[in-house]
Order: sequence, then C-alpha cells, then structure tokens
Amino acid sequence: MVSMKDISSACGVSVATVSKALNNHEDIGAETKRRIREVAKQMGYFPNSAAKALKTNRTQNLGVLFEEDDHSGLTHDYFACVLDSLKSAAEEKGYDITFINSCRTRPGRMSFLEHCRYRGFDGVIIVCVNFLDPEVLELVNSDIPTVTIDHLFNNTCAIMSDNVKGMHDLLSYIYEMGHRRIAYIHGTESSVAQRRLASFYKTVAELGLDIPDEYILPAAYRDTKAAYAATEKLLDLKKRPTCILYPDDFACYGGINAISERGLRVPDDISVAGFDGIRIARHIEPKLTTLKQDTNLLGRRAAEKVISLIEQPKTTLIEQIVVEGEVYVGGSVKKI
Amino acid sequence: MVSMKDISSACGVSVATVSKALNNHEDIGAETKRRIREVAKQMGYFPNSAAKALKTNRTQNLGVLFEEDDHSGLTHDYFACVLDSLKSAAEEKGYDITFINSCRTRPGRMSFLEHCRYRGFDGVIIVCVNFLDPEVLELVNSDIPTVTIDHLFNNTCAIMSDNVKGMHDLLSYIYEMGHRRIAYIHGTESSVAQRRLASFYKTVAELGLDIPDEYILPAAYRDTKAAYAATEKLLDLKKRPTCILYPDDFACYGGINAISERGLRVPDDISVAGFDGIRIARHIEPKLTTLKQDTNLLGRRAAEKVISLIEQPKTTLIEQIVVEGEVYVGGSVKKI
DNA sequence: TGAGAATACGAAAACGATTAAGAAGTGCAC
DNA sequence: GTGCACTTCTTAATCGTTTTCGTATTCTCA
Repeated sequence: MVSMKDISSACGVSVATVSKALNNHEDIGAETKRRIREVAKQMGYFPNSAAKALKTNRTQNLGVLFEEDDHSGLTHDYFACVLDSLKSAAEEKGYDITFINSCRTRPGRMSFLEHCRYRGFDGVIIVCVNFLDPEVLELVNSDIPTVTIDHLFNNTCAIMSDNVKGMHDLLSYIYEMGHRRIAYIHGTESSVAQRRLASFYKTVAELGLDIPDEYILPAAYRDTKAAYAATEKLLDLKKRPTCILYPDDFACYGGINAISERGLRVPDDISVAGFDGIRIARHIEPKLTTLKQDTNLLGRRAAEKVISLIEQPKTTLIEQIVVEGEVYVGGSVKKI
Repeated sequence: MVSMKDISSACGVSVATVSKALNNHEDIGAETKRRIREVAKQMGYFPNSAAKALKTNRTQNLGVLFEEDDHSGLTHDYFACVLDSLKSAAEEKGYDITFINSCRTRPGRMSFLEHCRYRGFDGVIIVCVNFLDPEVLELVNSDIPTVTIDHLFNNTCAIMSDNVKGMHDLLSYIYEMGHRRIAYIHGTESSVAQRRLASFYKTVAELGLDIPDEYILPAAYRDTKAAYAATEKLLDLKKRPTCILYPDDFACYGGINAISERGLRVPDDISVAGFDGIRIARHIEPKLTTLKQDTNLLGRRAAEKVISLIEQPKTTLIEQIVVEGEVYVGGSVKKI
C-alpha cells in the first residue's frame, strides 16, 4: 500500500504537505498541489480509512440495523427495497453501509451501541427491528446521529411511510369502486399497524360507512396462514364483505387462497387489496390493487437525513419525514 | 470513549500491559489480568476498530459486492436470501459485512479493489455482479481472499449451486410425472444459464427424450415479459409441450399469465416449473414446482470459506464448493 | 529600505492500539 | 554470593493520517 510518506519522498515535500495538498487546504501552492496530486494518482495512492478514522473520528461509514428474528428482513421485499435505495443514496454521497452485528449468541458480543462505537459509525439507520428492545433504546438515546424508518421515537428523526394517508387513499378508492361492505384484516404489534387501523376507522367515518365489528380481524404481517384463517372467518359470515383489505401483499395471497378454495374468484366474486406494492404482485394475475409505498424515496430520504445530521448537525431539524405512497390499481378490486 | 490509557491509569499499569491482558498474552500475571479485565468491563471499554486495524492490518470486516444494474440485487429473492445467511454466518464468527461501493457515477470514485484496500477488508464475497467487468477481474486477481457465488474463476474459491444436478433432478421428476413433451425457456448471458442448458440436454439424452428445437427458447432471467412472449410461441406450436420449464420462478409467472390468457389452466392443461424456490411461490396457488436452491447453505458456506481463507490461508484449498438444491413439489406439474 | 502582512511549507504531536526488546524482581543451584 | 532462568511488567517504536504551530521567504507600501 502506497502511503503519504511514499508520495512525500517522491515529491520531495513533507508528509504534512501531502496531506494538505490532497485535502485541498489553502496554504499549499497551486503548483505544488498539482504535482502532489499527479504523483499520488500515478502511484495509485488511496488513503487508509483506518488511519483517517483514528485521527478524525469520522469513518464515512453508516451502520444499518436490520435484524430479522425469522430472517424475514432482508428477504422482505419492502425492507429490501428500502435498504437498496438507502445504499444507493449513501454511496452517492461517499458513505459506506455496514450492518450492525445483530447476532445475539456470540460470546463477548457487544450491544448495538457498543458495536457502533467500536466501528465508529458516523450515523445509524434503523430499518427493521423490534423497537421495544432495550438495546435499540440505548442506541437511539445515544449521541450518534440516528434515523429510524417507520417508527417514531421522541428524540430521533423518523422517516415514515404515510400510512394514514395511504390507508385513506386506498379505502377511498375502494369506496369509489362501489364497495360498501369492506373488511379489514389488519396487522399486529406495531405502531404502523395501529396507524393504519386508526386511519381505516377514521376514513370509514368520513365516508359514512357502516362496518360491523366482525369485519375487523387481526393477522400478523406476512403471515399467509393467519390471513387465510381470517379470510375463512369472513367468508363464513352471513353478510360477506365485498372487498377485503389485507395487512400486506404477501399475506394477501393467503387470503386469495382461502377465497379460491371456496370456488370463489378474485375479483369477480370478491375483491381484495394488499398493502406495500411488492414487485411480484404486479406480475401475477390478478395484479394486486394495493397501496404502493415509495420505498425508493424512503431509503433515499433516510440516507440524506442521517448524512445531514452528521454533516450539519446544527441546522438539521429533528423531524418526522413523511413519504407518501400511491394507490396502485391492479385488477383485484372490481367495480361493483 | 474510554481507551486503554484510561484503564492503564485506573489500574496503575502501562498501556502495553492492558493491551496484553485484554488480548490474553502469556506474560501477564493472572491476578493482573483479572483486575485489568474487570476494570475494563466496569469502565465499559471497547476497542477502537480503527486503531486496531491500523496497527494489525486486520479489520474483521468483509466486503460484499452486490451490484444491481436494475436494482434487482437486493430485491432478488435468491440473492437476498444468500446475503442474509451470509450475514448471519459472518456475524457469528465476529466479522462484519460492508457493501463495496458500487456507485459508478461519483466523482473521484474508487475501483472495487481500491475501495477494498481503502477499507481494509479482510476478505471479499462477490455475490451478484457482472463477472466480465474488468474491475471485478482486478479484484479477484488481487491478493485479497475472495469467494464468488455462482461463478467460477480459475483462481478463487467459488460457491456454486449445483445447477447441473438441479436441472437433472427437476427434469427427471417431470419425466417421472409422465411428461415427454417438455419445453425449456432458458436464461441467458451467464455461466449458470449455460450450465443449466447443458444439463438439460444431457438429461434429455439420458432419458431418451426427443425434444424439438423449437421447444428451446431464451428469455432473460426475471423477465416476465420475455417469458410471456416465449410462452406464447410455445402455445402457438402445432405440437404443444405438456410442460414448460422457466429460467426462474419470477419469470415463470410471466409464462403462467400467457397460459391463463389463452383460457388454459395450470396445471390441468399445461404444467410449468420454475427454478430457485422463492418464498412467495410456496404461498400462491398453484404452488410452483421448482428447484429450490439452498440459499441458506450457499451463504453460510461462502462466509465460512472466506473466513477460512483469511485465518488459515495455508491450509485452505482453492476449491469449488457445490451446494445441492432439491426439487420442491408444488402443484404446478401434473401427473399425466 | 525596513516593518508588517501574506504565502508556502515543515516539524512534531496526536489518534488508540500492538509488539519487540529490555528491565526489574524472584527463586534456585552451585 | 554470584550467575542464570523465569516471570512480569515497561519503554518505546510503529501503523497512516491530521492538524497546530512555527519558520522561512516573498510581497506591500509608507
């Protein structure tokens, strides 16, 4: 590895001058700068990030917390898409992405915060995690710039998909398509689930709908079996819904299976709608009508925000950034 | 941040002693070691990875090359699963995962190799990339321990899904189900595609099948439109195939759409099979019969191998590790 | 012409760890 | 009592940068 020392000897200047020339300091002559840079380039010089980090306490490295109990994180289309755009946006700005070690079982493991300090992450993005975990709290309460995705702490920036507007728009669309008996199988155990459910009720009220209690059922996210079971319950009702909303697209397929097995067809006999807008749902018939979340923007905003917190801590607001999704009109909700 | 110096003052010993105590060197007294460790723990000491890296030239950090022209990498179920298990396996062994910056447009960007040197990755895993890229070649030809997934260079370790056996097993299964007129829409532009196609022909010969040339069509991986178009061609033939193999599960849904639009049903009128075993294909009816690749083992083996190359370079073979998949029997291939 | 400002560069300390070499203390044999 | 071997700890150099402060040279203008 060619170091600054090598360049300094080659150029007949001191190491300090090389450093300053490469970092474009004011107090180095134009010609000297040019020469040093040329030699550096020609010798294939690249800085040593460890040395730089040691000296500056900056790593140009972002930690991403992405924990998956059931290994559903990385393979979860929504979060994978967010991570992907997060990665692109960070890389464009010269930051690298490192996963925060979420292995729980290693002897001598560090807590999330300890790991972040160990690696010297300039900032952290919490994408997919149990937000009640004490270690997560420790992390968000630290002085490390942090943004969360889809969860609101009172002292960190949050990038949120607009679940309230999303549910409102989706439900309104379904209403416009003529549906009045609309069931909602809602997700569980997260603030996102609560927000969507609240928005559902609010929109129901706005639209003047009368939704019986038995139309509202819980089912864990991405749990096709639970969605299947809940769907069966709905289909057993005397007054069946004409449209069923699901916690997410993946779970929706569980519901579609339940419907098909009764010999009913989507959307001719009953309509369904998902939530998320996963890619494959646009390639399988019937294409899912769903609320397509803007994962690209979510990831990008998260990266931009954390980098802004790092580079302009004074002028960056601790705020909640809301990213709107849009109704994707597939073919699973029929006009009646 | 509490450093060794802090511990050394607290314990009344030198920094060197602290370092050696924490690293369990022989020449430190048992009692001293105990005391230092206790104080370190109590003071919340954790090492500074940058300082350690600077001194030791080891970072305990692995670079992962995961480039996505069309952003299909991270959202590609197969690669996402591989990455996920890769991550878990590496974390268990105390290594972190950092993406190699694949942003092509940044001014002053580094090549892949330069970036690896800059970050001081101990090893590199190449998951998803254009293997003909000169920068990739530069990387694999460097002295950095490297493993590739699903691509064979002559001087690096490769973890390969057993596409030959996979195709053989899948085709044999379909044969056993009574199919004789079997079409294959094969992937393009990769060694994997070539291997599968070769295995297809070989198995065809073994089974004594007579497959007309027009049953073999190309379509890019994960390209539902191309699969759709190819399927239409097959359905236009006088002698239709009774079963169609697709490049992968995702593309398969393009084919299924083409079939449905002609009023034909899968699998009653025509059977289809995918390749990969993506999760959702087991949740949508008809469940896809496919070759389920063992992504978990692929990722794990890759991590183990690269760590072994790092830690026991002498005794680690440069080899090709083949991971077998298995036929997943869904409901898309019917017995005839 | 000479004082002060401006410019261009260098010396050296520092970041937090590792490690080779050396030094002090102890025990034991002769 | 001296020499030698151990054990246990310290000193000091080092990794590759950044940065403060100092110095030498040139420029400016009264």
